[in-house]
Amino acid sequence: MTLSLYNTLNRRSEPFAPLEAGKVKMYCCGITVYDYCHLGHARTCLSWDVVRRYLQWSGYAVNYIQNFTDIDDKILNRARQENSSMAEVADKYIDAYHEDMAALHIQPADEYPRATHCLDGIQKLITDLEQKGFAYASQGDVYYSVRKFEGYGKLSGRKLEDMQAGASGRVETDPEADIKQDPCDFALWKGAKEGEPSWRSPWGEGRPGWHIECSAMVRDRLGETIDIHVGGSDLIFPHHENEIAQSEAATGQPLAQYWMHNGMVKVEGEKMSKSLGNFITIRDLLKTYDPMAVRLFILQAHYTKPLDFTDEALQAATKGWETLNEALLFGEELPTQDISADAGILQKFRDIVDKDLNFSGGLAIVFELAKELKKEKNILVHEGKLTQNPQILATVWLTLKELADVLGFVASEKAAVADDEFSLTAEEIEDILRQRKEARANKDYAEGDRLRDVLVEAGITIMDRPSGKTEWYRE
RNA sequence: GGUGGCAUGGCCAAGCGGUAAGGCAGAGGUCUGCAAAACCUCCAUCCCCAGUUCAAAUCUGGGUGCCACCUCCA
Repeated sequence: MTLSLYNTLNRRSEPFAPLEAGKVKMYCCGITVYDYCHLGHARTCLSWDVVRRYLQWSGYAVNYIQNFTDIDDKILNRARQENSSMAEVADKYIDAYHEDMAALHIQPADEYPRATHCLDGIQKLITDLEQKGFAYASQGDVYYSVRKFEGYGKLSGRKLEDMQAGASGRVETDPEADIKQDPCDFALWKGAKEGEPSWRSPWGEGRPGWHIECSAMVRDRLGETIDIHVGGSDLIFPHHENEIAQSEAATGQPLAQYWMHNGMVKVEGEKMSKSLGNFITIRDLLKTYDPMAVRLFILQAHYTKPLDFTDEALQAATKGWETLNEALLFGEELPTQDISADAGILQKFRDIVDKDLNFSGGLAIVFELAKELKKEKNILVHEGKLTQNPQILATVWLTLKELADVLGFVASEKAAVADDEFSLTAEEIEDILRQRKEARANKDYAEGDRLRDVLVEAGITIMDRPSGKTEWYRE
């Protein structure tokens, strides 16, 4: 079995073979930094994080580049609102981005190029396109002439004619309509407007268009052709289509061998959008849910399919994560010297996941391992013994640990909660439990149950062990 | 109008020609004075219709219903 990947370019799954043996050049279209990251970004970043980990686990050295778009109208608008500058707004949300990604345990990219730091490469690319006849200047702007590029539409499967026919009204109301030769042409460079940041260029003061930065960055950091180009499926058209047009017209080489796109996120059945008011940021989400539960939730569905964030689903994922977490923690008590993971099971996992990154299928194996460990742990806690040889369990654990690492799961101890956050202190609880024990010894169950209810109301759960000991914990 | 995708148990979701993974929830049982926790067991023939095949959730044709994209988008 070899890895196969669904390639948007050809609309089918294809065996993966990198350009250079053992190495993968990967580029992910990042974010425009004008606000906090939301669920959609979480899904995109998390999906490709795991793909990257899986490629690494499969023996590839992955060079992973992700950009920040830090020149954009939305950033300028935000700067006006906040009485700030474009650079300040960008810096603020880039910092926030790194915080959010760290919280989700996403590996940092090898590099995060920013549009404002790539002006030379951008201008060079535009110049190349101009010289080759794919670009034209018009009233201070520079546009890409889509009809000059033969393969235009090959990624998104569109024809220029089809797009014009009944397209949305935006084409007609396009303010640039009369300065473009064709309504489908897009800006490579925009002439400066009063009061906006701008850069010097052969076409006068101005700033780059949206699509050109990615073409320039890929060329600068990774070369003319890369292995895998990823991003949200909403970027297929026009963003990635335009990237292809720009890069391939300039270099004459394919921009990427494999184009991969993750599905969109919905919230309670509706598309997430600011106008619907169901726009949820990562930081808000993580106030309620464990980042690992979010990771599990996202990995439970295939990366290409739409994913609906509902409280019910997140709660289910939280429970599932608790099982995984317990199993991962339990293993740390097992003897692992001279023991290694079960190669057969690892291979089984690989066989499943190799088919277009079927992580949800692979999770079935992870859970089989986790449940076995969790069960043993509980038997140990409740009965004080193991039913299996610790060495066998250590093998199970090492296997689980390896797969959990591939998927980016990190176990965490339940956070200790300070006494003063609760109405009852540990001492008071122990005291009530002593009274309850006495009442039960006297067969005064009504009083025993009353005391238990007192604790339950204070958020304390108690467990009477067969040994006669009573354990408790706070909800 | 154009292009693409999806439809599997109460919910989420794998499977892509060989007789339905996994998670969550639920039911019964063991244990317990009762609980809690834990452990054991159980729980679907895959939107509809018609084909192809020894064999179809998986292929073909036709329906129905959702969804996304068509220059703001991860």
